[in-house]
Amino acid sequence: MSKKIFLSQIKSEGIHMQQPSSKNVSDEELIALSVKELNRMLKGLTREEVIKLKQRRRTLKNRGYAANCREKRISQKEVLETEKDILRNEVDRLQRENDIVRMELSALKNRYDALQRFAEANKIHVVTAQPLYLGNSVRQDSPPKQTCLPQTQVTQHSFNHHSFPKYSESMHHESVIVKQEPRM
Amino acid sequence: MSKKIFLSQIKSEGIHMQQPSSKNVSDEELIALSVKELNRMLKGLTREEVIKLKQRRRTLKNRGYAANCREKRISQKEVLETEKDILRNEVDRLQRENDIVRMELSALKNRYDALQRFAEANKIHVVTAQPLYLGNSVRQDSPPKQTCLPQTQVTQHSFNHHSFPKYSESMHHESVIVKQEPRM
DNA sequence: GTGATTAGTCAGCAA
DNA sequence: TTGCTGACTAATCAC
Repeated sequence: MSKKIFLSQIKSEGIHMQQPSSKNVSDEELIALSVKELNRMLKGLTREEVIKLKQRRRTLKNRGYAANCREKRISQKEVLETEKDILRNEVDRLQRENDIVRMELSALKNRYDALQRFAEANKIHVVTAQPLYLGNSVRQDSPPKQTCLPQTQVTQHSFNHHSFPKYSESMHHESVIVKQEPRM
Repeated sequence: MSKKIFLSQIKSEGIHMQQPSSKNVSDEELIALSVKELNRMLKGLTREEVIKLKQRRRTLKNRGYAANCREKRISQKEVLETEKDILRNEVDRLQRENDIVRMELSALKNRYDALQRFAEANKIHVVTAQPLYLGNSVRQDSPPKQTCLPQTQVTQHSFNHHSFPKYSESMHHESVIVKQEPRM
């Protein structure tokens, strides 16, 4: 993309080119000069000329500052968008991960329930251990709630009187409904 | 925030105020005029005056456009930041949710394993049923996902030889680690 | 012609 | 003095 030339630039460059009063210093040279070098160059010039030259230097510097400022603005915007993209990917990743774990939980729960029903049907005694909080996290849009990690405790009472840890859903305000009975 | 007054504005307003050549129209009036109204007002003016007035109108309009452009730039940046915040919150929420589900899965796995070990210790036969991939029947109001719902099959082989469905974790690419052994 | 955008300029603030 | 930024102007573009 070629640099566009505006009237203001033609003025700024052209007029100063035609005015050798400021020793024919080019814009690039003038901008690159240090203060000491500038003062050395200013020897033997009118106060008017000194002021003019210093003002031109200031204007040239400002031009660069403005360009710098715009570039910064653009890059900041790009940074924001990049961060947004990263977060969006993270959300997608977590959602997929969540789905997988929920499916595993649901599958395991089905099997667990089947075992329980089987135990009941065959009069295998199942005692209630510490409550296992299952909450409502099977659903994807459920808000996160409290959780606890109870330990499974298995106690065997006698030889022909088996005891199983029991998953008790009666202590949950949201009951879990198993639709399908296993075929016997 | 009060509007700052720069030299350029003083020029722009002041000079035109002192020049009744353009019929003393204020900036606001000139900007609000439609083209037809403007042309009506331009009757009986020199071509020079007409051009000057039209240029002033254009400049005033441009001033508004520039302000509009800056405002838009700012609001776009705010939108980006807001979206970023929303995504960040979503990531946090999903991570918490994920932790909870993992803990539930781990806890249930503990109980399931305990049952299995108990069954083995008491010579209760456990057969592997049809593979159970996805269980979406845990919640009654769970949305319908995949149509295929493999059944858990429990078969009793004999009176003192019970059969249990077996949970096989080999079909999951993410293995669950059970940390704690249940006390027997 | 209207509106938006870019580069340059200046005023003003801050370090 | 230097650098940055808001606001303004002019140029340019798209419609």
